[in-house]
Amino acid sequence: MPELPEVETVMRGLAAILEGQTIIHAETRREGMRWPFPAGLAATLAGARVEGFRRRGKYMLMRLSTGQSVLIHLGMSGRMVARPRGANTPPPAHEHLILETAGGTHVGFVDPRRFGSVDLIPTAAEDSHRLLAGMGPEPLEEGFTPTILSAALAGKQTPIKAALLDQSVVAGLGNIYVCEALFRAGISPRRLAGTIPGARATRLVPAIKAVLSEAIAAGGSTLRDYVQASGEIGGFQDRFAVYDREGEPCPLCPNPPGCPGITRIVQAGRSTFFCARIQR
DNA sequence: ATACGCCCCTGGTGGC
DNA sequence: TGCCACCAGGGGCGTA
Repeated sequence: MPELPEVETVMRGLAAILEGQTIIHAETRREGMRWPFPAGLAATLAGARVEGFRRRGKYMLMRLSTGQSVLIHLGMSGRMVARPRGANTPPPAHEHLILETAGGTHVGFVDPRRFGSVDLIPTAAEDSHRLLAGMGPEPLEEGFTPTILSAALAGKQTPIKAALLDQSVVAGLGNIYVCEALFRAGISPRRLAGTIPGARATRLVPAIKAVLSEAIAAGGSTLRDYVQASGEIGGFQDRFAVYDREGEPCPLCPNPPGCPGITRIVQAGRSTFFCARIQR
């Protein structure tokens, strides 16, 4: 589920709740999720103060006063939700990790499918973690330019759709925002990545930046599982041009005779949505 | 090095 | 109503 805008939104919510707070209790409710939880996770969290947060691609990093950082990935169905401690509600199903702060807040990591993950790493070595080391540029930073993207795509024989899902090309894009960015840039998802460098990359980079920025401003996109740390759903799902809109008219060329509207195809086992008239 | 399946897991939905 | 096949915001890993 969560792509860059959703992770950013969750992270901002957690930061508002947890920054400066001391964790007084932590508990794991199973051995792990995607991988086993790191040894001593709960013991490390208990007593630590939360110093701050950052995001790298679809990962969140929660910096602790112990000199360690908690690396969190939400997978497909992960959510991190805060509620007052002792709230008179039963714990939600699939809550695998919980934190409680001295200030009386309870934060749970809920993930039915368990594709999410948690690791504990030295803060000074965050970026050399095996899951972060090979990651491409942050798309919303200035360093993500048409020149950089062109270099990353040059010579690639894979469709641009698949190339943009590759986190080593650019960090944080997933199925929704790749579809939306390619639509905005007027580029067919089937086009080989190696044909993008140059003018098409010059259109694609601002399209990626714009769609991600707008989605963050809307609080992300909620299809099923995703909620913000506050429990609110996102708002960007109402603004999709193509994603999950098979058969609907394209917003840029509504109802021309014989136009099938938004088309769905399967690439690398995943749905792609696009307008075959506009995207070439 | 690059590209492509397979697999991890649960839950919701739509068809029969 | 019930059962079942299919699909879902991800991505690591093994294999060609």
